[in-house]
Amino acid sequence: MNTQDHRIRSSSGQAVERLRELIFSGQLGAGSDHLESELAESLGMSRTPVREALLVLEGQGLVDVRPRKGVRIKPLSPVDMAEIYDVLTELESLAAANAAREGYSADDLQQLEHTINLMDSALEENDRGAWARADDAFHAELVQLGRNSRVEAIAQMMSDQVRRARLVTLHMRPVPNRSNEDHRAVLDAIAAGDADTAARVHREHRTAAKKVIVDLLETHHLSSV
Amino acid sequence: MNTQDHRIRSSSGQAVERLRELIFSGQLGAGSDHLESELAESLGMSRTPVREALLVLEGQGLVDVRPRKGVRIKPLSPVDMAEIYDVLTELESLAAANAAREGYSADDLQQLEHTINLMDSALEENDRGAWARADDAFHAELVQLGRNSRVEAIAQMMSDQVRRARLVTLHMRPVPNRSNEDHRAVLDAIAAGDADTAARVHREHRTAAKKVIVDLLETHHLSSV
DNA sequence: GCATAATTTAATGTATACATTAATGGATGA
DNA sequence: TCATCCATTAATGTATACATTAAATTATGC
Repeated sequence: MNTQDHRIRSSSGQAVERLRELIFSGQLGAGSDHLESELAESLGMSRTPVREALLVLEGQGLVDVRPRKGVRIKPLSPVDMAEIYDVLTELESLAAANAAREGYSADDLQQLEHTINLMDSALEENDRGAWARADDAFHAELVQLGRNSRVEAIAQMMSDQVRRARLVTLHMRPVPNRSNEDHRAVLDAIAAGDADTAARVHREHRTAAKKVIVDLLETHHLSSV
Repeated sequence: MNTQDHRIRSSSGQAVERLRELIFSGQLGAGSDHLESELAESLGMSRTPVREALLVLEGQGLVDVRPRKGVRIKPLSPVDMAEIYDVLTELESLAAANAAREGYSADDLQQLEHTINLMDSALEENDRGAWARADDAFHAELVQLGRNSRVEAIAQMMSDQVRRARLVTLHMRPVPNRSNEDHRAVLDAIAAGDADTAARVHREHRTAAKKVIVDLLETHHLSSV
């Protein structure tokens, strides 16, 4: 998001990247506590770059630094999830509306259409992992089309926070058949330059998704993931 | 936003607070570059806590850390300002809608009404500084009523980024007479539990404000503030 | 035996020395 | 004269030693 191009040179940057991987893969589980010195040792570097990385990750909402109690991988409650989905709903709908106003050509929107096709294939093959990755890509691409770098950054942060929770929920929820109709409707509205429809359809899409996830967490008594 | 209650104990926390003051007061001007060692000396501490503070401030969008070129106090272009206002418009309107749904009593809303009254007085006395502070307070209180901690945090960050620019624009723009009608209309809609109206009125309010500010910057050829 | 206070301990917070790196300026060559 | 390469330098990046602090544990008084 901020620093290097391809090869992360600084230890600090490496620490951010590797800690993110450990968090998203679940190796650093939600709610677990970790000492700076342990993390430093496991990453093969001194505490200094690890501390700097932890400050960055705290700013991204992924960890809580709690003096003398270790850094906690931030757990997400159903309330947190609802908050995050509400933010995503608003900002992505704004992005959809702005995208529609940009007057993109069919060619400009090819990538987004391709991503929707990927989701279709994933659904047919019942490959939920592939579907999730394509869904992430769809939302990221949509937001990019809105051309607001702050919206992009915030949406990315919120998506990151949700990603870990999906490790748990992905195989519990119903197959998201409905989703792709919504995605295509948003794409069509953008292509037609209809900002209101793009925003409205996307808003409904996200609102429905929020309900599915939050209900799922509450039904299964997952007070934090 | 994150750590201490009243007395900042750690140097790192002090550095964040004091650097923020220096930025918002204009003593560290937009676009200016500064060495870590200079900042450390002027704050009377070593580089370590200053570096940590700069990482936090970078996360808040207030500075850019550019290796070997010093940290730059992030300047805002008219495009940046438009982006920020768009984010604020969406999230505050969401907050207004959610506030309306909370079913607050007149008593709960007393603080917000008081703040609007403060703005009225400030306008009568033509005290733009007081008006600006009350306007900040209004928006902060509104967002709090929406009960979404992430919306609060993001709105705060965006407001912070705008605050420095207002040093320049505050005395250039027309007296914001219209503003308070809007504020009262939002308050009334919240009190009436009318979420759609609250969101719509607030959206129109912010959209108008965005236009005033962006036009002002462009008219005066302020490519960055 | 229980509560409170003092001591110990284990973690974070800070300073500093050192390593690394990219920009600068100068020398060397064509 | 100009371009390229090398050396210098000045900044950031990292490791480490040390200071500080809050929690845990033990000791002490009642």
